[in-house]
Amino acid sequence: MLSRGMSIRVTRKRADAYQHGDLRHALIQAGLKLLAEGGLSALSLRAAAQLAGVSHAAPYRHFRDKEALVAAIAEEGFRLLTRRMQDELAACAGADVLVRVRAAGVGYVAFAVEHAGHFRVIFGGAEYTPGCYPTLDEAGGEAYRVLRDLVSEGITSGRLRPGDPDELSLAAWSMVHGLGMLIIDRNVPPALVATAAQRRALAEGMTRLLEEGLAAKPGRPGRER
Amino acid sequence: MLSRGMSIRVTRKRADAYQHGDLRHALIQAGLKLLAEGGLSALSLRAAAQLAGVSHAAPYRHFRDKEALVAAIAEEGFRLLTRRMQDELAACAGADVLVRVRAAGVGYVAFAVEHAGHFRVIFGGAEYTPGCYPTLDEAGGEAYRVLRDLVSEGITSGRLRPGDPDELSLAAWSMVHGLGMLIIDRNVPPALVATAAQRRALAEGMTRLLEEGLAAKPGRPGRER
DNA sequence: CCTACCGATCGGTAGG
DNA sequence: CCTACCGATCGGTAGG
Repeated sequence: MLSRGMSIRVTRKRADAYQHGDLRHALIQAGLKLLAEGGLSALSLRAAAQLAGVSHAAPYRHFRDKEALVAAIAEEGFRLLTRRMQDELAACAGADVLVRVRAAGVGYVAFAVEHAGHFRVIFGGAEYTPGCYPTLDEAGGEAYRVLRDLVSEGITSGRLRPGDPDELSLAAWSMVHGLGMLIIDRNVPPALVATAAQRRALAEGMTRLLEEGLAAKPGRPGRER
Repeated sequence: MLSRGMSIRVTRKRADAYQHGDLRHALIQAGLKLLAEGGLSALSLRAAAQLAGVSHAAPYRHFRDKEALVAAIAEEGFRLLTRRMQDELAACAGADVLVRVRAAGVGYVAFAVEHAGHFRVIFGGAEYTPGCYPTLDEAGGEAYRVLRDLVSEGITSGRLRPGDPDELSLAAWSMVHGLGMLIIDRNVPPALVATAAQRRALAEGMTRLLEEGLAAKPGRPGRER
């Protein structure tokens, strides 16, 4: 194997090591793998370093401490969440705002499941040294505004009931957040949410239910739909 | 201080130690304190033992390992959750089933906030050695049935739209679960949910919204409520 | 980027 | 119920 060719440089460490320049991103990826598999308590700088194939002191070249790695993951997560919702919205651009609210909900749940590591870090109650990560706060606000702007538009255009946009947004947010959480924490029977299509249908059906109401419509007792 | 009286037995250890017989429950209480404050990763047998005022080997007299403590907390949590919802239901016995669904939702959110430690353990994705904690599974099923039976009754009586009870239940569950999670993970502005009355109003308003629908009623464009 | 080290904490066991 | 110990892991730093 090593006999052919001249000037052979044996690859250092194992094959999965990231010897290229982007250790920072490699550490984020490693952290995500730990998070998705074992939850927040499985994330450690040392384990991430090991996964990336470097010594446990190397991460400190890129992150001042563990909190900084967590913050970097969270910021990336917010941006991906925003993009995920916007991608769903782009696929139904121009449609009724109720349709678009559902699309955002579908994107939110898809993100939770497909980026469980990011999702747990973002919303898992991590506390950061205040004022230390301004771009993180900005990214979080941007993600919230995707939903919030949709709801505002719906209220203004008369397609959603009048009310405080933040209150209506919180209702919609709670529903998709709860569904996402229940799925990744395995509190929903796995068979119900095994495929992306199943999860899409579930998220869309539930947000539709929120829009139309759980109660039977008065006057048309229990027959419609 | 020690001079008066005869045969004085100095109290062992610190004042907060539980020297009475119920170390088992004391350890559960200690574990809950750790969980509520620092999340799942803050729970350790050793820290719980220290809080209870015993050596770190003592817990093994009552729990075969850490998982057993977690399972005990989870089971107690499910029973408290069931009772919490039933207490809310008892306060509106005989009322319309829509009112009772809201009451169960209020109870669920109240439990999440007031028993954050229990709540995190129950739904935090802890995995148990399969088949090892049958009473835990039973307690979980009982809690789920409170909501599920209500929804079934609502469908049967025609007050809720026709449909799969499990599907409608999941929608309601997701909403209150999401709200509870967002609150305890501090993703809702604290000022909005500082008091029990605020949280009650929020939970009730949101479940009402789910019942009545987020969409404006057709034919009565943007004016009612 | 490394090795080597620090003090702290963890789950769990031995042995009494 | 205790002390004493095990091996493992953690965040972080020194020094190169």
